[in-house]
Amino acid sequence: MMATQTISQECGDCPIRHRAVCARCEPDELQTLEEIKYYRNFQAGQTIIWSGDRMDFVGSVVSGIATLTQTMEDGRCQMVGLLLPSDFVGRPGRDGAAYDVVATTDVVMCCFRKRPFEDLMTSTPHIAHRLLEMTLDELDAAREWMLVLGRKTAREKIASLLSIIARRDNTLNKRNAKTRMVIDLPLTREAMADYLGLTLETVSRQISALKKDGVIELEGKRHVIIPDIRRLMDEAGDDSDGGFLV
Amino acid sequence: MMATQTISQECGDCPIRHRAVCARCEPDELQTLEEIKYYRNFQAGQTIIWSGDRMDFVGSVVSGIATLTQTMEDGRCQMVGLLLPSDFVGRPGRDGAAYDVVATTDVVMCCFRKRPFEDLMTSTPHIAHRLLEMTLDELDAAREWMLVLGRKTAREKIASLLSIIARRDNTLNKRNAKTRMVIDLPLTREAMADYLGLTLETVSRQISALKKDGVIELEGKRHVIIPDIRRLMDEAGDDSDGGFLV
DNA sequence: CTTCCGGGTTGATTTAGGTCAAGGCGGCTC
DNA sequence: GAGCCGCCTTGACCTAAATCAACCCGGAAG
Repeated sequence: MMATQTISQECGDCPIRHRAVCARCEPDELQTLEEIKYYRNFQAGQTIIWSGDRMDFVGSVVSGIATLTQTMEDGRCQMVGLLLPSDFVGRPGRDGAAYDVVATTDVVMCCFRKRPFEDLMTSTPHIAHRLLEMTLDELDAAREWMLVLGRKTAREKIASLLSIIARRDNTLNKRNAKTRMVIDLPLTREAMADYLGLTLETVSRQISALKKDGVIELEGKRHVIIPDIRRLMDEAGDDSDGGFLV
Repeated sequence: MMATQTISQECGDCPIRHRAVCARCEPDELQTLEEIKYYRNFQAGQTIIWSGDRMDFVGSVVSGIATLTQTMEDGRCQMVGLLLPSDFVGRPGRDGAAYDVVATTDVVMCCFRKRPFEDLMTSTPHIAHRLLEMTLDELDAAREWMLVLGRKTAREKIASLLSIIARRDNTLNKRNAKTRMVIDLPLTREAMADYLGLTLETVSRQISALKKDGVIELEGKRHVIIPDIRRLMDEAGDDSDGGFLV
């Protein structure tokens, strides 16, 4: 098994290899991954994958933010996932995409050609294993979100979204848990509304309300200061600390 | 590799072995599964697993219906999954349960002790593979449900739920697709409400409305006749046929 | 047979959030 | 600087669903 040191050298800045799949790869497996790997860039607003399209790659987000959305014929739209750097995209064993994937900011993706990746997966148990783990995480996240969508008030929904982004930010940057936090909202009000099952007006109103009540502070439209994370999580109605302050 | 014939003999009536995991098991793997396997019975209303509890088994539903639910401190409750016969329960690699699992009817589960099952999983790639596939299916279902919860009206929600149950019934019994169908509602109005993010009164009202409009017919409270599945799916607002009438 | 009780229905009223509409603000081009 | 455009905010009003409340129905217990 390779040491972390070597992996860093071999893998460059590709998060799928660092974090998601290759922490335990042998050199020849790394070699295979290297051969089937390529990068793709997308501009903000660009659709990366259309729902129903044939997908010939899997991969992970290197930088930027993308969303998974489902849209009804009449235009109603629900975001079903938020892709941040290191998140995996793709459905090994499936041919078609199930959702639209849209770049919210400029996005760099690290892609692997699908067939060879699937072959590698069958021959390398720990990759399948890791993928199962990641899928279970996504399933948990989706189910947590079902509670938000089905049972929370608009105010709680906003607080939940901010909590989740703050949490992701926190673990991503490996900062120590703090009570005061600053986050950069990567979403327009409309995108937030599509995530939360609200209208953009309601999102705007509730953000104003949280600000008035001192739960958050705003600097411009997108820069959110959270004076006390626990206060925010309280507003979100979560019973747990969401892994924040252990 | 064993022929299907042999598997049938070996596996008895345990769906995890038939459908979920063992379609490609070697005899010695079947032997291992047999050794770590046991059955458990639950009565209607009984909680099978409490959220947060340590889980020492994985398994699948043999008969009956169970629900996955999340509950907030103030009692608000959201169902995040519906377990029908052949559905898998458990999170390989995770120790704690993430949700309450409650038996809605009497339930028989086929369980496998968790550690040995996980060991078998690492040594048997196709089991991990199959599990990944099942988890991806669940993820798709969860995300489909997010659209229902976030963006559909009460009437559409009811129609969606009936469609899904009808669809499951259909594939489970391997019937040919028909337009006329009869389903046995396995849920109380309250459980339906918890699934749909509604109140039980609204569920009741919308069911009455669908009946008045001839989309469904009722025999007693729980027996639902669907004269025309496509009409129902139309009410659900789904663009696809949901794999019904291919 | 009567009572009770859990599930279900239906009506009256309230309310959270949607809808419609009028600006505000910051950045961009011309 | 003027005008424009995308994004955001705020207000007035409306409506779908929640809430509160009464009642129905069928099956089990006494």
